[in-house]
Amino acid sequence: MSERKHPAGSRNASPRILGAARAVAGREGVGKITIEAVAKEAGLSKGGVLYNYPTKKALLSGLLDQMLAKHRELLGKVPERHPSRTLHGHLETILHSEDLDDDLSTAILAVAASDPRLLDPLRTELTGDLERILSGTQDAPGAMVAVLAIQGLRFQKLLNLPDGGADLREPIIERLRTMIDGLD
Amino acid sequence: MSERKHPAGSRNASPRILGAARAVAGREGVGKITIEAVAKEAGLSKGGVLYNYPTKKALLSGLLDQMLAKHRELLGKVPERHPSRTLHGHLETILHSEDLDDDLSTAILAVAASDPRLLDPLRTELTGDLERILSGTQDAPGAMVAVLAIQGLRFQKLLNLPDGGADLREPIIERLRTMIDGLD
DNA sequence: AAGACTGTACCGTCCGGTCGGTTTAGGTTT
DNA sequence: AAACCTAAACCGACCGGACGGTACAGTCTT
Repeated sequence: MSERKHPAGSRNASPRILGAARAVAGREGVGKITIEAVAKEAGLSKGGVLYNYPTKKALLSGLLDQMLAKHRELLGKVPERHPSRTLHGHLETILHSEDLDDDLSTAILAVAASDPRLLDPLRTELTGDLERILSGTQDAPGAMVAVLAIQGLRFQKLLNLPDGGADLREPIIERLRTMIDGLD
Repeated sequence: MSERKHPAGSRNASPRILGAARAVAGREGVGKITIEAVAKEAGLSKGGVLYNYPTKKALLSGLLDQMLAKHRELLGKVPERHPSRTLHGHLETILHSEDLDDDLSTAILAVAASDPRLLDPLRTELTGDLERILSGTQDAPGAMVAVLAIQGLRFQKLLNLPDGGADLREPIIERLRTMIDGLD
């Protein structure tokens, strides 16, 4: 019901639209994600955006979907037999998005602000990840602390909260890595 | 520019207004924080709300202020000479709000969604806390990981993200406590 | 009387969503 | 290959409702 072929005049603007939404959110805040603003940013008309995403909620869900897809993609890149593979993936997801300025976590805020229910896909995804993480370790609390720290890292970045200085960034990540490695 | 005296005919509805705002946010999502909705929830008229908070931004800032005040109050309760006192305070702040269902951190989301700049007070507060925390420990990365985990805990609760099951809650907190105690 | 509201009416703006077009690109017919 | 058809993709004017804020006359409390 989604994968749509585009046999005729088609440039499939969806990705451009999502990118535009992220750009707007990053520049002016999540509250400024407006269909018109997104349209303008994407070089489209309002109708064009609404054609791809019939409602604003659909647009926001699309944003979240994109984020989750990216998340899964990065998870897939973690070496197969790595112990606590999922945990490592979570960490790398954030580090990776540190280089690119595509703040995908923006979607979380945007979605949560409009309708908390839209976060359900994120919740189920996370639930699955947690199960995988916890079933792969003896030290459940330790794993959870790592998960929480990673989550904290994400929101710290998202809200531009202080991070203790640039010279601490690397040591923190290094510490997290060793914490995770020491889990098994 | 805020602290207002109420020397005469005064019931000072401000706290009730803030509580109402949190209630609305908790029930319907941060996006539904409307002056009218808050007024209705507080058993006030729209004019009454605007009398206490002349603009919506003022209302949101008030929410954040309340949160920070509560935060400071709880920090003050931590035993004086406790090593890594601030860190413990942060943790207790969350645990304490676990009993009460007044999700003060809602303010963060609400504020962030409307105008990221309004988060500045939170940022400066956190910066101060971080300085205190880091200056009181030899193991800066370890302390930061603890801070991050606490932050993660806050957002997990705030967004109703999965937590690995109820039987893990206590062990996680216990682990965090020992982590913090083992720092200095 | 003055402060702390209530209640209602109202304004202007913003924004989500609708809707009737218009353009673009491929296929079909002749 | 020119003419024609079809449908996807998109445009943009418009509507209606929500919402922030104003104004202001009245009410209750201290």
